[in-house]
Amino acid sequence: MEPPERRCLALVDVNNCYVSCERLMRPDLERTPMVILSNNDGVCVSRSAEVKALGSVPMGTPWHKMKNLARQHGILAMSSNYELYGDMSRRFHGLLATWVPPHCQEIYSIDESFLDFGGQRIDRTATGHAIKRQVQQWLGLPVCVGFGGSTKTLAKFANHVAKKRPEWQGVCDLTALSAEERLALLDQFEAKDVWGIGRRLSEQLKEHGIHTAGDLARCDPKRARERWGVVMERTINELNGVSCIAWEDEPPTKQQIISSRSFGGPVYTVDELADPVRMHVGRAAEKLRAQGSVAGRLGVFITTNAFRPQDPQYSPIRTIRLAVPTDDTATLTVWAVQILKSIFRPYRFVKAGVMLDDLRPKSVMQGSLFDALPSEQDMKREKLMGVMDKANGKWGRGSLGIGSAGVKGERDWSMQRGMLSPRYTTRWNELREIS
DNA sequence: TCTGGGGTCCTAGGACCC
DNA sequence: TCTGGGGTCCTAGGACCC
Repeated sequence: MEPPERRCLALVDVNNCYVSCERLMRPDLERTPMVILSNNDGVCVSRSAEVKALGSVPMGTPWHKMKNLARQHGILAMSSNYELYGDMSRRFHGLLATWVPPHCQEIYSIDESFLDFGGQRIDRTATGHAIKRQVQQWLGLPVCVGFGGSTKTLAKFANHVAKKRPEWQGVCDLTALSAEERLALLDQFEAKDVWGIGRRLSEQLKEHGIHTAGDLARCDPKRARERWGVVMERTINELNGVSCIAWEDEPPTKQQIISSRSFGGPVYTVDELADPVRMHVGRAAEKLRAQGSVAGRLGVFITTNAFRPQDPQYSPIRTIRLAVPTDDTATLTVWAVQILKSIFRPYRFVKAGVMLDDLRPKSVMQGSLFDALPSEQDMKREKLMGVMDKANGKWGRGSLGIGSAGVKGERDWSMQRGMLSPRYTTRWNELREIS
């Protein structure tokens, strides 16, 4: 085995991604305090700098709880427009790909990529600014760049510094610092600012006198493992430049596929629940086929509203093992409806979902001895699935489905998106007009 | 009245087998 | 009366991330 090449990892991400995407199409909103809401206009998932500056609207704030504040400060709320964000995301990651050799980009999320500049002789700070400038000029999106050196956790931290400290002007190169300087910088941030340290862990760390990211970096990883487990050990090592989190330039095939969504309004009957369950089976199976897998297990869940403690609560989930793993929407739909009927009781439901588990590559699927060869019916279904996936890709999700799964139109369970912007970049008839 | 959706990894405990 | 121990598989739940 050859020793791994030395890495120099950077993390590039879009500032206030969804808000920035909306402003692209509405430059007049550049200084308007605004938030983007989740599905069903439920909670706040992206905030503009003006809203963050208020300090009273944390990520995930329910929209109905901030309406007064919004009126008071003139905060504009918009429904999320994932077609727009997905399209801008593709352009963003595509542009970043041109900065590094093949296999040196890892797309980490809709608005973040790790780039590996190891082996390239570059002026990092200058390169960071050049990337920032180019993404701004070509796509109109503001980004920050953090160079962390050998580990992803340090790249994440560098990016965090670039975002939070204006004096770095959006680009932070930790590799230019000595070990002491780096620790001093880590000491200026809380442990919970470190990637992988959430609310619970940071509380526990505080009880042990570990307050800053620097405190955490100075912990003994072995002892931390005894107390908190292997994840904490890795985080501490990564903060000290010891790489423990693998590089994954190819998206790994998913081990689980979930499709679920809250309803626009409450649903009471099994017939009403069957519609969204069929739709979720369709969506999940489509994702399954897209990655060339079959599922060995299928689960269905329905939930009542946990935010109404005065209501009787009932949120069952049932999973079954499929005798023959499959990617066939019709087969999965039949089973899913069976499961739904078996768990249904009369309650006030607000959400339903479907889960595909125990995924494996279709190519190596082992049928039972006697159906090793696909039957004529199997072949017909394959063809039908292909036609369905193409149609849904072309005309939009839900154009074609099983039973009434895909019927568009307003139902109690359909999503609320009262403040949706047009699909400027992916629909000709919704293009932005310039007058 | 109104509180997102989709993932990952790890751990603990029970069932079962030899 | 004594009542093993290792391995595997499965499930549930906790914690984190965007």
